[in-house]
Amino acid sequence: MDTKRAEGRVARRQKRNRTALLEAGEEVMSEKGIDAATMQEIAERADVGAGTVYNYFKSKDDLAVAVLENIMERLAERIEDVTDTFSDPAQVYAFGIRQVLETATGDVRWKQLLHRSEVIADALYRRMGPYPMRDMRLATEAGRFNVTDPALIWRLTSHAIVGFALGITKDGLPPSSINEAVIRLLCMTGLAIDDAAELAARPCPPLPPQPAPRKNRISDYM
Amino acid sequence: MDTKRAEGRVARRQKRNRTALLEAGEEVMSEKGIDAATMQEIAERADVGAGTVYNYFKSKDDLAVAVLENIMERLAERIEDVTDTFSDPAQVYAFGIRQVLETATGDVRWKQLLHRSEVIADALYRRMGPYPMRDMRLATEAGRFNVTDPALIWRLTSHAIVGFALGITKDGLPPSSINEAVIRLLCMTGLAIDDAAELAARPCPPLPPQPAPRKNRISDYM
DNA sequence: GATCAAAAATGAATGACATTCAATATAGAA
DNA sequence: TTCTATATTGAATGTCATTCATTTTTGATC
Repeated sequence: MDTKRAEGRVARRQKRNRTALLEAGEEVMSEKGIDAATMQEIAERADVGAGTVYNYFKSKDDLAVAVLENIMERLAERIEDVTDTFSDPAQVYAFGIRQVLETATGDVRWKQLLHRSEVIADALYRRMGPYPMRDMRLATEAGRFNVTDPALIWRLTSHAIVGFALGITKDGLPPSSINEAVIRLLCMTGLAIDDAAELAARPCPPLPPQPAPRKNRISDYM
Repeated sequence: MDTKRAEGRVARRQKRNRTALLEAGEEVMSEKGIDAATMQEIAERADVGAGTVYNYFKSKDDLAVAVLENIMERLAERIEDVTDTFSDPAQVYAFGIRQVLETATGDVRWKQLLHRSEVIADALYRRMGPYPMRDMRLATEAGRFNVTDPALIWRLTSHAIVGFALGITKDGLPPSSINEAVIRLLCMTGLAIDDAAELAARPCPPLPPQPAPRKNRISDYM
């Protein structure tokens, strides 16, 4: 065994492995995207044998979910402490949507979607109360879709926001940067106030030109 | 080489291979889901060597997209001919959303999402004109999100519908059946009129109980 | 500080695939 | 029939995620 690395490894080990793996996982998955991240590299960065990962996580998917939960928990904690940035809740709402629109790439898995949108919803809800729910409820009620539970409507809202986000993504496949997404979310929720203010002032990002007669081929949109 | 099979193979080959591969791809992917479908099995069902697939499709993903496009094109063609089933467009809208809610599973890739929602939007649009756009436009305008292009709003609407769908999916991971989804879409757009009427009459599917204090852990929702 | 059983870590081996490619077969023109 | 461009083939390759027989570490007991 490589003695030099082993020393460092021994020093770090023991109860710190799970944390190290989470950090390494976040690092690698952020850099390369979840699919391209290999368990091998994650293990190496955590100074841990390849098999060890499976003492802590059932599978790669399991690790990915844990990484996302970890990110989102940190985010949520910080959000708790924050006071208002914008005076008008509608501003926050619009800004949040805009951020999601700029952030999301196509390479999002459903669990990421769920996580992202849950947290977006939470962040907005905590800052603003039920304000923007009204708008989505308009949509649902106008469509006669029989949902009245506010909690559910709120949850639907968050997913709808992510649905929006997916809709106008420009660049197709390549790895989404979780870190970037988190930074955006931080801005969005008013934590990085300077960035947030600057971004909020920006006009709507340029949208891809719309084809005149709609067709059913995905290539028309990419 | 297996002579018996080779005869059949020769007869079928040549310009029918692409079609055969699309059919086999749809079959296998529908049965097992895209991830679990192997190129090997698809090639076998198409009576074709493993390497041949790559003469027609750049990659497995490419094949998956082609399969979906194929399905959706067939669907779109049939939709063109259809006359109204419901008298009230709002009924169709609500029914469409309900169908998506029942259909979608978590195991949806973004391209599937795109496809599905594009087609849903198309189907609804063709049957009803811009009617339901108004509702979503309410949401966007109320949020002060600066989108005015009707085509874009319509597109966002479709993705939002899928966002809704993702939101209340119960069963986590396992393979989604493309066929089933297509059948649902067919119903939704009024083609399978009997089913459609029956389903439209059904009450809203049962929703998972909402946790009282919202938290940031995905496990709270699954 | 020596001994030992339980727990954790290790990394080479396994198995599943997607994808490639050198060899072979076919089609259609000359 | 002959020849060439094109299509087909399936065994070989390479890339992982995951497993498992060994080895190492832990901390309890003497």
